[in-house]
Amino acid sequence: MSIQITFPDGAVKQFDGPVTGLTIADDISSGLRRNAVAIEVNGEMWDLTRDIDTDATVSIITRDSEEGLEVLRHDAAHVMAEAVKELYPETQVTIGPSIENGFYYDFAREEAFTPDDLEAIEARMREIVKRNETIEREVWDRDEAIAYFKRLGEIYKAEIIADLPADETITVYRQGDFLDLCRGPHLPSTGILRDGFKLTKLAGAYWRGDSNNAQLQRIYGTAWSDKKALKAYLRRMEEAEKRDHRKLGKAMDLFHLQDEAPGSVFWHPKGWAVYQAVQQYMAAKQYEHGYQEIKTPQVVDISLWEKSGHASKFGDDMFTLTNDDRMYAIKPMNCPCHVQVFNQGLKSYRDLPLRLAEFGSCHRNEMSGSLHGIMRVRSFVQDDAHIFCTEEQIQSEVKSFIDFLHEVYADFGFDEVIYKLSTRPEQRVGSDEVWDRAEQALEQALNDNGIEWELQPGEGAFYGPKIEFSLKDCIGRVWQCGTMQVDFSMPERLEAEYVAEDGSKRVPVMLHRAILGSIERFLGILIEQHAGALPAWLAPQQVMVATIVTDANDYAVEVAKALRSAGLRAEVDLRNEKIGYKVREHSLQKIPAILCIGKREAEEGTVAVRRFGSKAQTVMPLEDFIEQFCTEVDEKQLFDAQAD
RNA sequence: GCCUGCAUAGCUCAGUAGGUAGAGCAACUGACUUGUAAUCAGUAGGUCGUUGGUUCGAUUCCGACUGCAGGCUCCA
Repeated sequence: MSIQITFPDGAVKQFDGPVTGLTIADDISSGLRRNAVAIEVNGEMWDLTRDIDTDATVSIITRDSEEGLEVLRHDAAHVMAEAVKELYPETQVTIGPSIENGFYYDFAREEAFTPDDLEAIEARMREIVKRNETIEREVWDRDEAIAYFKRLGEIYKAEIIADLPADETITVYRQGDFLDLCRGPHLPSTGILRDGFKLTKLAGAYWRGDSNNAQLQRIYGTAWSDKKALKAYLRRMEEAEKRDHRKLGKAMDLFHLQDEAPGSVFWHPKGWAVYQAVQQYMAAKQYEHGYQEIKTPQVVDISLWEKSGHASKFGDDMFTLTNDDRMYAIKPMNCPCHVQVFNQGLKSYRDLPLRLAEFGSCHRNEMSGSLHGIMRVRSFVQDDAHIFCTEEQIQSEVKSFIDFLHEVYADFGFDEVIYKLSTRPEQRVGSDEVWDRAEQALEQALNDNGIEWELQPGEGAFYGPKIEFSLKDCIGRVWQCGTMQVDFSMPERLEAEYVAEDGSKRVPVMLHRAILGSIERFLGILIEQHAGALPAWLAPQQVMVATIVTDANDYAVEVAKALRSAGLRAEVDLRNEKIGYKVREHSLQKIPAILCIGKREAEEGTVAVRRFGSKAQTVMPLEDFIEQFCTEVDEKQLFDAQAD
């Protein structure tokens, strides 16, 4: 029997009888065989050692490709599980997938793993790699598999098998004495994993991600095609840590957090300057896009939250206070208050869409474990707005919102945005036809903007579908910033209505939307994105005037005054220090422009300009500098060179 | 909230195998009048997160609490 193998480039080759990926790779080149980790057979990932016994289109997966790395990482997880079982036989294994940059495995064990254990496990992993154990795929009978794992005391594994769809083939991979349920594919042997892996951290994780279940111990690791790639990754992480907003926030004296106010930010003068710059920018942008800014109360009677449904839904997450036998809540969100503003006076269809915006200060009693710097806090300000409109207006409103959002993100220097569309959950309000229309409107708006987006079926809110807009931080964590949610429920609950063309009263649709999300979080991301070196229009201090000799003090003060009159955030440094010292300090503070003032400048009415990220100095008349720098600020220019 | 770890001077960190602690930078004082990433000398600065316990004695060992870090869960 002859087998016909088709390659990605269309080439075809005949083999006599069944053939394995290993043979095919070897047949092409020994280099390919060395780097092969799996084979794609008719679009399915297969082990290299599995016989291909029908004609097939194949593609060899190499260790440095995205798919190849996934195989390596998955194998690393298995090798780790084997190492753990050898060292701590009483441990139960559960699941261990490959993830971005690495892998993890969840273990059930009475005793907690220690950081020392991690080292021991890693050492044992290297041994297993050295042993180069053959990895074999076996197809098992379901009941037999369940019985086998139960016998071993691996109740979690047995549970997983029992829950697999009935038509799924149960495959088990064997390496040495270790057996694990797995769909595969895997490497032909453990030696192929080589040494590009490292265990990184220990964490708790709930069985099946549900906090009602038992808590397991998760060990995270990272794995790469070789040691060099691993080192490069570790170095990247180190670099990323340097731009952590918490570190930079302290080093640049932007803000602080302290025990007495967990999850609430103390903004320092410089941090507040950036905060203000961002907020004022947004205010102007919103006005330009047809929004009207409002301000609503911080403390509102609990009855409104009961009516809106937040009291039951948010519950413990709300801060409440009681005064004169009356119970209030500090607002966790702004929407019900915005409806109150809408409800004042009679609204006509002619008033729609009505866009109400607020820099709403919200408080949520988040679980202590979820707080993170200024990115995840208990007290934050949303660039919140609610658009009251008709169903027909949803699509155009969403489309123009996306355009608005892109303008804003681009001004801040973000070009990579992650889009997710969340559709109807099982529990919901509103008819299917209304959901159909709303989901289509969102989808259409995304497509109209030529956006690649991800669908999250069933992830929508009970009151309507939504789009989430996320940005990545410096170590690749994704933070949701923007949001666009359709709401069919709240306007009705809170009795919002307008008079339609035919004189009847109708309930408007409400769109909840934010671009920055929370100003606190956005600033955190912004600081990391720019490694603290904020572009001129956002920098807390835009210009520093530094004197070289005390004789230049009067002129320096004059220069600073002129800069401030031009609307710039300028400070003057008259300290009795050498200019080298001043330049160093202000460069570390990442101030966009340092103006050095000596005797010459004072006499000539010039300034010696030193821009951040450059060692060059340019002497120019003060007026020229002001004009040039103001243009840069007005145009919101971003730095060309990304400074470290 | 749960799991693991951490908490020492304003900052970054060292240290004490249980006998109340040290460096660099910053601060303060003085000298120096300086030309583009650290001028020199001196001074001062700490209930070693809070709180119980063990001990003759705890910053160090054990427990609780608070906060922080990384995860889980949740989410702007």
